[in-house]
Amino acid sequence: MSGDGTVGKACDVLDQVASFSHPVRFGQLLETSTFPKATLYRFLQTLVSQGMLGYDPDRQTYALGMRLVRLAHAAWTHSSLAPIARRYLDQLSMDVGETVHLAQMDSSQVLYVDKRNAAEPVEMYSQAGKIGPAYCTGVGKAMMAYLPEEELARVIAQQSFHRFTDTTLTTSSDLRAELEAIKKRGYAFDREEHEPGIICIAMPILTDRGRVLGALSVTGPTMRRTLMELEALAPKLANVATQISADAQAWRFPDSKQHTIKAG
Amino acid sequence: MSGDGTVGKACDVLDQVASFSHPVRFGQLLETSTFPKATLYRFLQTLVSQGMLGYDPDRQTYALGMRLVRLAHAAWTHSSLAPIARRYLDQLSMDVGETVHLAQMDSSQVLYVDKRNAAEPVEMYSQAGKIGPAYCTGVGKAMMAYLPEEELARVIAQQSFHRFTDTTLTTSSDLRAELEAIKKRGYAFDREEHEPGIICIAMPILTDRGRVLGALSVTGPTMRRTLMELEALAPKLANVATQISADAQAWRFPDSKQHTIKAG
DNA sequence: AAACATGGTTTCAAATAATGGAACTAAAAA
DNA sequence: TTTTTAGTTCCATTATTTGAAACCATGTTT
Repeated sequence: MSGDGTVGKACDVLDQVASFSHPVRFGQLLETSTFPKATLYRFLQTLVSQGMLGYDPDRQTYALGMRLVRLAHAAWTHSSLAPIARRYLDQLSMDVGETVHLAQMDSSQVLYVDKRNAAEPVEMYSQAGKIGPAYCTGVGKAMMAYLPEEELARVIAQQSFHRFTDTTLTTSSDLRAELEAIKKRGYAFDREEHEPGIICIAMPILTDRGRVLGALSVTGPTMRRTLMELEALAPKLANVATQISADAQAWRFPDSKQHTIKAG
Repeated sequence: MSGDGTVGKACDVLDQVASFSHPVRFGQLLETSTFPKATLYRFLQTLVSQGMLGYDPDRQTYALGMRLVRLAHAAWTHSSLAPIARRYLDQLSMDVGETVHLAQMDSSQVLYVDKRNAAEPVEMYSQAGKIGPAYCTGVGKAMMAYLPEEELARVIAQQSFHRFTDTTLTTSSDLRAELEAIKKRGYAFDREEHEPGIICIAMPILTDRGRVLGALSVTGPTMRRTLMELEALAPKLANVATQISADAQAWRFPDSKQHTIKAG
């Protein structure tokens, strides 16, 4: 995969364990691993000892560790947009009565960091942390449209371009054209590109300098909503995005720059 | 701190970043770090490149990365007790009308993996992933009581024994005595040891072989509940704990192609 | 403008840790 | 029992990490 030295390899092992949807035995990992037996074994030992993995001695299985949950809690609390955006999402979902998503980029995928579901008041933790493809979701395209070229190239190269529906964009040139259109328009649509019957409008969340922070979207079923109806929400979404961005940029250093005492 | 090689050190850096409650600059990390400048710098580079940390180029700050959230989602979904225990917790919280916690051990601390709040129906993700001390919480003591001696010694050695209230246990011998009592009784109390006015009853969740999986608790304010009232819930809690344990042990290999002769 | 900080980044030989083939052990199957 | 499979340990070789010091870029003082 990536490969920055030992740490990168250890991260690969974590991903590999995560790729199974249940606790795994050493042998199963070995089968799919590029590492030789002893090396993989040592990584597992280390990661277990660090709490990044858990080990069930009864069943001799490895699983992702609770230390990750702890770290992720911190990550979510003070480095995702979720806590900042919270009240705005509440408001927005009340207003529009449809599902609202808040997403950020995670390498080349979309990571949903928060969500408001129309039906149930608030859903489970399991929602935050879910990932999705970038090239065929509203939030994904909204964010990609504003990435600097260098990064965009990297991201596009990582897309699978799997055809989910007959409107899915399946080539990088189609996607690039779409991103241009999005940049002109200021926001993105999902025209049933990921799931049939599901459309959405997505608004990027940008810093003053135009850097991508995340995106938010309103999703609806085609049965209940048209693309035009969703587009009518654009000004409202833009407004929310601006507010979130402003808060995010103000939020950072409540303790103004205190001068450090020099000790030499 | 810990120190299994390079990976351990990288994990330390993650913890260090997490220890700040906002994005941090290189200099601030360096001040509190044991690593020399260049070493710390390289770790940060690597971790950012891996998505375990995020870097804000505008403000030149580091924060925990979204990859952690993604991994934690997987961890929570298929290696914590939370998805298994979900419906039982729902039921239990309806029954008793007080706050219910589900916790597991994370190194020497208590990690709350799920929660039902009496007031609000379901709370946010931000609740799952919170940590607490082991020596002065009901769930912490319930789990410790059933740890094998070797591990228990390690865990006890890590406790701070900070006095939060005048009932807090502040020595390891007091704690050990309490753990003995818990083992006899089968469940634990928190007698306002962590917060004044807050009491709880906690039940360990054990495998058939007696290994600790986690613990669950019912918490109440002394204004509204007495310890006796909570103790009356013990049979109900024991029952829930047994069910969760059974599910957890059955759950594991739905797809086991290897036909095992003996269960476990 | 020049000199000086401050905060961040790069270099490179020495020190250290990771590597992985092979040998080993435990437990299950024949 | 013997054989097979799965997991664990060893250790000489190899590759990576280390960190003092030099460097650079930006902002601040004289």
